[in-house]
Parts: sequence; C-alpha cells; structure tokens
Amino acid sequence: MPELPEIEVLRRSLEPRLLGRRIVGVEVHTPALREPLDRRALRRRLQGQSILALRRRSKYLWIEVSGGSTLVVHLGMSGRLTLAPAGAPREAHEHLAFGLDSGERLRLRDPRRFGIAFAAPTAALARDPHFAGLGREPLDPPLAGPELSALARGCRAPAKAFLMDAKRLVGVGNIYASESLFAAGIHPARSVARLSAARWRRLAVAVVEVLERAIRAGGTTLNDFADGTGAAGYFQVELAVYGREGEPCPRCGAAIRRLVQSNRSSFYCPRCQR
DNA sequence: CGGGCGGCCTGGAGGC
DNA sequence: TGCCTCCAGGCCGCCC
Repeated sequence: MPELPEIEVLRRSLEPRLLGRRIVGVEVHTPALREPLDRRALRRRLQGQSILALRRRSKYLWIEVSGGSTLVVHLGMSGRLTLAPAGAPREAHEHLAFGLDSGERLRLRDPRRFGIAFAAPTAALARDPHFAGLGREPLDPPLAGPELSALARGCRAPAKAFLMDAKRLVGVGNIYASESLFAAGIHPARSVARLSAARWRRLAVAVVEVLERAIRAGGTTLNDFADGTGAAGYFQVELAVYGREGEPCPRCGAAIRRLVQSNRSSFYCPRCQR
C-alpha cells in the first residue's frame, strides 16, 4: 500500500512539523522488524541531534539530522509514522519512537512488521545496500517515453512486472502499476520487449500522471496508510481498476478483470487494455 | 541472468 | 458466535 505517493505525502506532512526539532529520546520497543532494529546505532546517531531535512528515495523516507546521520524508514505494508502529542499512550504495534524537544513523539507503528528503520551516515547512503541498486525516480524529473523505453532495455517481462522492478524504476507498486497500465491502455501481461514508441510515451505519461494525482489526493488509504498527522488519503475513490473486479470500466463499461501475475493481483479492462 | 515464486507477518473478511 | 482459511503486497532470496 505505501508506494511512492504515500511516502511523498508522509514526507510533506511531516516536513513542516519536524524541521528544526531536536530528538531528545530514542525508544526501541521491538527487537526486529523486517531487519533487526539496532538500538545502539539509533541512539548514538540520532539522540540530541536536530532534524535538518526530509527526503524521499523510492519508498523510503530519509530524515537527515545534524552530526552527519540520517534516519531511514520504510513502511513495509502496514507501517505508519505519526506525530503523537506529549503524553499520548503507546499504541498497539508501536515498535520505535523518538521523543522531540516539543514534547511530541514521532512513532512507528507497523502491525505486520514488514517495515525497516535504521540510522546511517548521510554521506554513505548512496552506497548503502538498500539504495545502491535502485532505479530511476519517476517524478524528478518527470519520466518521458524514450527514457522509460531505455530503462526496459533487455527486459522481456510483462508490463506489470517491468513497472514494479525497482532496479529499473522505483516507487510503483501493485496498485499504481495497475492504474498506470489502465491509463495507458496497455494489457498487464503484454511483454515490454516490443512496445511501440507511442505506447512507451503513453505509459510514461500515465505513470507520472497517476503518481501525481495520487499525491494530490493524499495517497491511497485501503487499510493502514495515514500521513504524519494521522490523516487518511482519498485516492482510493479515484482508483479506476484496482480492487474493482467485476465492476464496470469507467471508460467503456466492460467488466474489470483480475489476473494473478507473480503472485500479485493485477486489475485491468479487457476492452481498453491490449 | 532474467524472471517467477515463496516467505516474512498480522488483521480483516468471508464461509460454515 | 467462533473457528478456519484466505488474502492483502514490498522486498529479498531461492530456484529454474
């Protein structure tokens, strides 16, 4: 669920509330999310430091602090990173929290524990294994057809799998892959090995537009996602095909179908997508 | 080496 | 009402 738009919405919601704040306490409640939480490194790198910048890379949030370190957070499937007022009780599945000089607490809740959190030297992030092999950011600058086509060089995968291959293009997960392919009129099972230039152009435009619209709508909240203030997004009401098997296509009225690819559900219109 | 797929994990939905 | 099964999907590792 948290794909690029959700993390960007989270980043924008937290940025004005966190910039300049000082981290006064680091609480680690759970030994491991998807990776072990390193309590000592989190404390050593973050405690007492001021928050300088919030950035996003792929589906990761980077919170850069003074002293040369950055806190990296990935929400996995069910994570929430929210600011809690002073004195708020610990919530269920709260694994990690940072006390701030404002008295608030920045806390990570993640029932399914697919998330990731660690602190690392800012200067070494580009070489960090989490980031070294990542592909192109689709929005900065906005992707165009020829470049998307070039990213697919040597790739014969179905279009759905290509869009979700973070080594080539980051940020597009299961929901926005289905939505982008619908917007471009491309069948999710079509191989990208021989797509026309016109189709590459339509796909690039579709990816950029879908992601930007989702950001403007505050992201997609199906179950878990909320921004840093706890607010849900509302792009779920604008989804054209995702999760709508059997419903009429918003463009042509044909029944939307579901297809399983790589153990993931893809949704598409059999008439509009070829 | 590209690509498919299982596993990690829990809550919620649906069937009986 | 309660128990069971299934499903959700980001990402890594395994396998063909």
